[in-house]
Amino acid sequence: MLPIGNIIVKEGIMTSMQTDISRQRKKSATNKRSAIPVRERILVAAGDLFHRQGIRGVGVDAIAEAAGTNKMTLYRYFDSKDELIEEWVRGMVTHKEEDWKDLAAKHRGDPHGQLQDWSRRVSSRLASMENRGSALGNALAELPDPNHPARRVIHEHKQREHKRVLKLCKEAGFPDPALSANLFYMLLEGAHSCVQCIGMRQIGEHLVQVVDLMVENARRTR
Amino acid sequence: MLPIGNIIVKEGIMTSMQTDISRQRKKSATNKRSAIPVRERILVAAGDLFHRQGIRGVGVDAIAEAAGTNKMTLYRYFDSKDELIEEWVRGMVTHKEEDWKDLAAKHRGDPHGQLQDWSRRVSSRLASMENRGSALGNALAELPDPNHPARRVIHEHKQREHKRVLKLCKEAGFPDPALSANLFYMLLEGAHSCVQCIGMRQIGEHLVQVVDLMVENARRTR
DNA sequence: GCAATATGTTACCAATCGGTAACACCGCCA
DNA sequence: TGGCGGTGTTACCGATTGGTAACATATTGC
Repeated sequence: MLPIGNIIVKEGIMTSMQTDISRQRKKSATNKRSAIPVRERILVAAGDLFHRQGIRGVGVDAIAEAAGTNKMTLYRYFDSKDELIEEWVRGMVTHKEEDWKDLAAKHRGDPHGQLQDWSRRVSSRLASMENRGSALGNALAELPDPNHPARRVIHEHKQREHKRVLKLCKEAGFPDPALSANLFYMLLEGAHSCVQCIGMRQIGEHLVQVVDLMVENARRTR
Repeated sequence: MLPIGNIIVKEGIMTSMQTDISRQRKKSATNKRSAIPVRERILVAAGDLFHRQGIRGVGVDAIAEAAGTNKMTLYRYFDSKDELIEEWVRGMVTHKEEDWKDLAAKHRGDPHGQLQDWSRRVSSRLASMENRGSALGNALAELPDPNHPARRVIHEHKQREHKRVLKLCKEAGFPDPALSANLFYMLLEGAHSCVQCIGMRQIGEHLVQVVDLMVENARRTR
């Protein structure tokens, strides 16, 4: 769990710290700057709704209400719904890349350890997407327009991620690093997808087991 | 490529046999039953548009026009857009299951061969989803309502598919069939997802290679 | 050639959606 | 005290959507 700004990002999905912001403030203390500034409340609410109901399945009105504000204020912070989507996606991507940096810092000079820890982190994140799958993956499916800014953000992120895995596989001394990297990446993406129909526990555990097997094997035959 | 009824299903996506049905018939011969009956033309057009533009991104009017007919006729064959979606999904699922049966028939008593051939078929299908990923996966992302009939159809299909892979792994004598089955399934789903950001050639080839490696290994140590 | 059936056409409905304008309100700081 | 910036409220707009009704037209079977 990593804090980004004032937002708490938990397991790949931004979640509101209090379940119902809109209820807490009625007539009194109308605007006591409720700990979290409006803009971030909007982002949190949008992320929650986007993930649960689909990007196209939720209107800006619903987002504003869930954030405890109104549409007008939302449009004072975001030029359009598309920009809101983009910022939400950017937040998730940033968080994931921070996690990679953290991974590298904690296992400096130990690519095997990085890969193993990485599989464990992915596995533990699977719980939050048991019903709706990966938010980034769903976003790709929901934004077919190849020119949508959010799409580019996701695309570039995934390519950076793949590159990083490839680099790790090279450093780890895998005999065919390109093959291993693609295998790891298929496992990563596959786990996010499978969790919807097979369940998180099995998939998470087996993801970890497979990565462990591969890494142990690479360690021994080195 | 397997024919289902009068529809040609190619590489997981239904495609029209003629690129532009609507243009071919203007004033003369208004309705010569243009080889393909209306209902199926609608299904084909809908599938094409759903996949390219997203289910929620295309209206029934556009579907009718692409099918060379009109909205009224569409609603004479389908009670609602949701039912159209469901039938489209059901068609893809049926096709995939036919493919599994074909696989079993061609490699009777040879689970290793089935798994290998399966990876090759998946790999060759990847080309048709380089830009938009798996139609079934996207459908799940675009239909968050857990009670949507199409969602159930996909869910049940994936579970049957997973079961079949598990059975194959048992027959193939893998030491931990549950683990191997999940590995295969993650690879399958992952390949469909990765193809969007890494490209079809690499992913397809590596999918085949990995499955071959696993199967050869199981064959030897048996 | 007639009737039945299938398809096309037009017009329409209610609901929703993204986005904007105008104005009222509240709290803060000088 | 007064003004100013941030926020809430209401009402509205145009476009699009899923879905329906009524009627015209064409095709087919007899």
